[in-house]
Amino acid sequence: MQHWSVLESMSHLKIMEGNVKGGIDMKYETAEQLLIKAKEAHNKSFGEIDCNNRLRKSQKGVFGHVIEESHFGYEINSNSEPDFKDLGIELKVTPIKQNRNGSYSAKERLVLNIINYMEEYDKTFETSSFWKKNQKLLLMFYKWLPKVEPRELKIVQSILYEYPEEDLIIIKRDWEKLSRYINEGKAHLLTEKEFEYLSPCTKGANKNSMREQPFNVLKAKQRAYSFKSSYLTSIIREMVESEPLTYFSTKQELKQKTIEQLLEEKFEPYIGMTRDEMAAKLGVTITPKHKSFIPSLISTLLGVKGTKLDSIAEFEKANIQFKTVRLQPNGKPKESMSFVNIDFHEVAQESWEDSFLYNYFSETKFLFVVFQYDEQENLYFKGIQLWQMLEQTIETDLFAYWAEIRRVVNAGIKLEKKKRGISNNLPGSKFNGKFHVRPKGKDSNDKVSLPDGQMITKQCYWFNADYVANLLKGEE
DNA sequence: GCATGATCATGC
DNA sequence: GCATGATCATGC
Repeated sequence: MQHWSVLESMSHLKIMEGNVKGGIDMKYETAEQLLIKAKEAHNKSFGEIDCNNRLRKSQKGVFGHVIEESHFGYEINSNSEPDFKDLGIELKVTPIKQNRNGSYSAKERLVLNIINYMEEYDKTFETSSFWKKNQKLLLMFYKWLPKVEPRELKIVQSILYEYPEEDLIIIKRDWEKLSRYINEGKAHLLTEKEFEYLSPCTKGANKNSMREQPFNVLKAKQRAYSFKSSYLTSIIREMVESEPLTYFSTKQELKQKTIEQLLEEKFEPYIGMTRDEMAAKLGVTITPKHKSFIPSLISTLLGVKGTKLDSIAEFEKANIQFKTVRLQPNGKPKESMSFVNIDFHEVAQESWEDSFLYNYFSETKFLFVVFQYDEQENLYFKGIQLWQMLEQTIETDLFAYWAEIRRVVNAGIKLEKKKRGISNNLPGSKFNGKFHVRPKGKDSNDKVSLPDGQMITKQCYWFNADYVANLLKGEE
């Protein structure tokens, strides 16, 4: 199946314009015509497109309506059929954002139709409302920019999307898991975390929007099918960068096992070996302090030697980042774990929902590759652990950490010259026992500016070593 | 001995 | 030149 049906050949465009530019009743006879029409919206802002003045107030979800009505001349429907019924194509208008390093990501998850527990329970994947409505998608991306009026935002790219076979295996398994929840009368216990690509996100006017479920008197939160933003990001990356992703698993393996199980199986044979034995067995050359040693170990072990970890499909699609952990004989890491450097201007302005911390830790799964030193300082491979921060930790400890950094930055960081270096009053390792702020740069002269004009040695988000030790034990 | 400030090395 | 994984080193 060809899943990228991006039409770059515009040779038909002239011929088609005559048919396509019509009144409200126009029809799009082929997917290609539809895509050509979609591309006419590129580089136009919503303000330019919106002829019914729907953007008066910036209510959510209105972007899709503007495109449907004003650009395609279709009436808005919210029934169970795809938007372009005859073609079986559902239209989705969704934001992308540019990251600090220049790459693009989905700004948010892609919300699809609401799950009616009362109707979905006796369906198969093929007869489900998800599949009926979202089998083929016309994705139109607009570029989100902070603090820019909705009417100024522009459509930048459109694609027709059909699921690659490998992804469909996982999407189907996610659907089946969801279906089991409903059939076992557990719809009220659904959470997003345990789903891989397709997950049931909450949707409603507020968190009190509840729905009946067929096999339990307890009402369940109203939820909609959604693609996790990491999955959507992988679609965007593949669209922008032409570099294809490499799968380490075969379709057969994906059918039988989750990515987590597959990873565990692949790493299992090496548990208990020293790092050098692992390297020898895999034919990876160790150069001491060679930064790329662990990544090349991982890619070799997964059978995709030479592939950058960013290009491994399963990692990209599930947004899995790896981290090496070196434990001391007592089970505690010697060092704290660092993440990205703090952009203080960003922190000072952003809301919690737009913050780097919130987004990064609610979307990222970590593959911890754990080594442990014995008393003789030999380094042994202990195993792997796939981990994601608990929602509760995000809402309490991580939020407090973010709020404190923000408070201190906005009040003006107190910098104090000490015997050794310059100290500050950003949250330290005793703040809440989990996270702290610490410098990370080339040296103490490697500085960035603060919103109040002061300069500070580059600072970084860190996990306390104790927190890492605890989460590896499953106690967060 | 831990907390915290500093810095090195590598890869892009 | 910069980001990032890794680690050092001082002083309380």
